[in-house]
Amino acid sequence: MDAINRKIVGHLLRDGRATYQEIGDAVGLSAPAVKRRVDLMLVRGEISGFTVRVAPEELGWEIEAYVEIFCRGNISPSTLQRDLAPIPEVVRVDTVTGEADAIVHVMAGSMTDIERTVEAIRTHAKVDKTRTSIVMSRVIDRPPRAGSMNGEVP
Amino acid sequence: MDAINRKIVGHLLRDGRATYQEIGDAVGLSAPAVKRRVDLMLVRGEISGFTVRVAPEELGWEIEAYVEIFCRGNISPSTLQRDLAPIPEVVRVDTVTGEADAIVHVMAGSMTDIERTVEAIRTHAKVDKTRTSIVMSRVIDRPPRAGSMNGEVP
DNA sequence: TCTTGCGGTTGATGGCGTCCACGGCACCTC
DNA sequence: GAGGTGCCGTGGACGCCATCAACCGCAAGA
Repeated sequence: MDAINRKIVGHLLRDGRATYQEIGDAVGLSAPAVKRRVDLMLVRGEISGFTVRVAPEELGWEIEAYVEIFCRGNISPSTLQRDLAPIPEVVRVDTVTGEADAIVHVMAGSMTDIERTVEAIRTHAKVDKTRTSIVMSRVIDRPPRAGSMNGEVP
Repeated sequence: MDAINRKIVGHLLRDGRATYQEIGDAVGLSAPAVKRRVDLMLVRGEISGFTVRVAPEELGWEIEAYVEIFCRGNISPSTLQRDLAPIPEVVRVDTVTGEADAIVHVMAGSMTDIERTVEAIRTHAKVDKTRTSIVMSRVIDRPPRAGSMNGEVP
């Protein structure tokens, strides 16, 4: 991804509905050139689509939690993927270094949903125990910034 | 937010660049009606803008970590906000129940960035100790879904 | 030097965003 | 019940935008 594409992405991060013409003016290209680059980034998977930013409560996700999971033996990412993907409340799963084996980010509509979801996570063969931290307040939640991309001038 | 707006948002979550006409067809409204609703949701803050979905590595964020922080005494969300907001690598901060007082999500360009960022977090008066989990692999990372909105009568 | 291919521009056209005026509908007041 | 009022969707008009095809310049390689 070259410097121009990064500028285009930076622009789209700020305004995902910006017109190609507007972006073109900002980066010094014509609208069709911008479109061609964006389409290419889409097929290459460098960007995966466009969305709207919504506060989770607006979608009915009133409660969220981080669930650290500890496994018997070791667990492969693919197993984790297979086991947890079917649970809709699971928003994100990362394998991590440190005490826990993975951190699961859960969003649910109510406390009972959280309870049920954690239970669903526990009842997998390899999961030994879990440690749940309920989110009390979102203190900071930043939209992803266009990377400072070591050595670059925005 | 009524049922129609939720359908509109659901549509925009899947495709943030969908035309108003297309959305209108999907929800049974005309294009101007959809635009008026979207604009209203924007000024009301129910949605906060549009973006592109980018893989973090494309932006130069090669490494991320979860940092649990433990404080001396108790800490207010506003203090946390004030102290951590200036650190650009801090993507997200939640106060949580359980052992730790807060969980900080950090994205950085390199391991040394992580180290520096964790150090920046530690050197705050109230922070007693931290526990860092480096992300090894992102197993699941779902775009937010339109809520199932428990118990609603349209 | 000639060729080949990538990437940008130009120009044309159909569709879309965007604004305005109008009309129905529910709710409230007299 | 009549009339007023505010909300919300529709229809139409206008200008801009997306989109595609054709063309052009330039760099790399034979």
